[in-house]
Amino acid sequence: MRISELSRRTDVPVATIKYYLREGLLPPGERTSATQAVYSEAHVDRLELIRALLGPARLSVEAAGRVLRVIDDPPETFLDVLGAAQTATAPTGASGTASDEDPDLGPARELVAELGWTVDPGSVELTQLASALRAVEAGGIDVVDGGLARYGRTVHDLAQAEVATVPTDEISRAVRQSVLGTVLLEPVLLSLRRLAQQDVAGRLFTDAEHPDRAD
Amino acid sequence: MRISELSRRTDVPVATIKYYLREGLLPPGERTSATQAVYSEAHVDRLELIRALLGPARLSVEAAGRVLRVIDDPPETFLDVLGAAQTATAPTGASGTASDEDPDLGPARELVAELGWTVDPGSVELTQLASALRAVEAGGIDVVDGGLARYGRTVHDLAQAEVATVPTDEISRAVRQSVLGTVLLEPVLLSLRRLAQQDVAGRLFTDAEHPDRAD
DNA sequence: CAATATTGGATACCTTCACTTTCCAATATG
DNA sequence: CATATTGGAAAGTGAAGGTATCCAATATTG
Repeated sequence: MRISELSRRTDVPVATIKYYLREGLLPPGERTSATQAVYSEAHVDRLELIRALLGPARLSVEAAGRVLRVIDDPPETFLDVLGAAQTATAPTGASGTASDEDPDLGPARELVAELGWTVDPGSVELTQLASALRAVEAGGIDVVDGGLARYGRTVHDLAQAEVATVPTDEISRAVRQSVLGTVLLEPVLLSLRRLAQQDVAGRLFTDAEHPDRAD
Repeated sequence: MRISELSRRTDVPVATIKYYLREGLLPPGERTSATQAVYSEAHVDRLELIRALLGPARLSVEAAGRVLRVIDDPPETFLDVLGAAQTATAPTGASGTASDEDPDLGPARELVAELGWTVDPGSVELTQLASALRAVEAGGIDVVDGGLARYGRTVHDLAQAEVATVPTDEISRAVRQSVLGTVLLEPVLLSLRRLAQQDVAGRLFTDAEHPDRAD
């Protein structure tokens, strides 16, 4: 198919497709002449993936590019798979909006230690956790006794369920599952959490206090 | 204190403070003359909260405004607390980046039904879940048998732990905990998840396949 | 085969967001 | 009194993510 059909099929404007081509997110079509190229089903899939990354997963174009590059060109060993997945999907630089330079890693390290986890002590994620904890503190929120550790243990269950889905036979599939799982399940997780909150809160108020209302 | 000291205390540029004042995120200081106002400790706290919302929690200025307004002006009943929290913190409109109009709510509804949750059938969260699920599909990721339901059940535990921290005595505190918990714990959750993945993956490869490396 | 439509590619432009800068006149402060 | 600071308004900035415009080289159609 040609670009206009690719556009129709995916509902992405031609100009935008050209933009993604320029940015290297979408591989070029197969040239048939100086002014023509044909695109395949693979391009349709790729484009849908790109939109998934830029939309729900909220990645920047740059981060999406990193993700796609890792998938296209997987690391050598299984040991590197998760690392590659995480560095590829780590939030762009230190920016975004108002954030700060170097949060105190102490609380984050302590929490991880309390949970007994083995993590890369220099990973971005630890810094993220640190500034997230600082934000919680700034909000003056209760996280009740041992709450964060409990939180952590539950999250560990999630991680286990996820890592279990990573195929161990072929590295390219492992990378794909790992990388895309890392980013694409984030919005699933967040929306499920909110829906679960609705359920929990609903039970609380309909069961106990107001047995008259359900909505 | 005056604006310059507020700026020094919080590490936020004066111009930015003025901007937040203009946007209504930060309440004005107490005027002492036509060209002077004094700011209190409350302003320091508020400013830190604002930065927490704009930074780690990744809210837009507009969304942060909504959040702060709910806190300042809480709903009447406990029944409305979570709803207020969720609508205040729902991602801005349908925008952000490339997203689509109306995903098929079917799969999302089915999942929620399978989990036996009672949720608002018209809530934004359901739409979010739907498009998140579509994104997962676009990525062609495995979510293995009953995986999503298991995922959901685990997330429900989290939600329970969170909702349990909401005080039931005073509504203003309930709202604050609820609203801020919703947004400020998101980055905690996401970074913990990634750290947990590191731990799980690490155990997998050091215990089973390569008992020689620990890194 | 001539007339019209499409394409790849380059370049310029646009919009939103979150700030920053610049000005100014009215005070504070030394 | 001289200098510094402030609140407030308004314009400017830089990054991000696209869009729009052109153009010459084909394709397609009648």
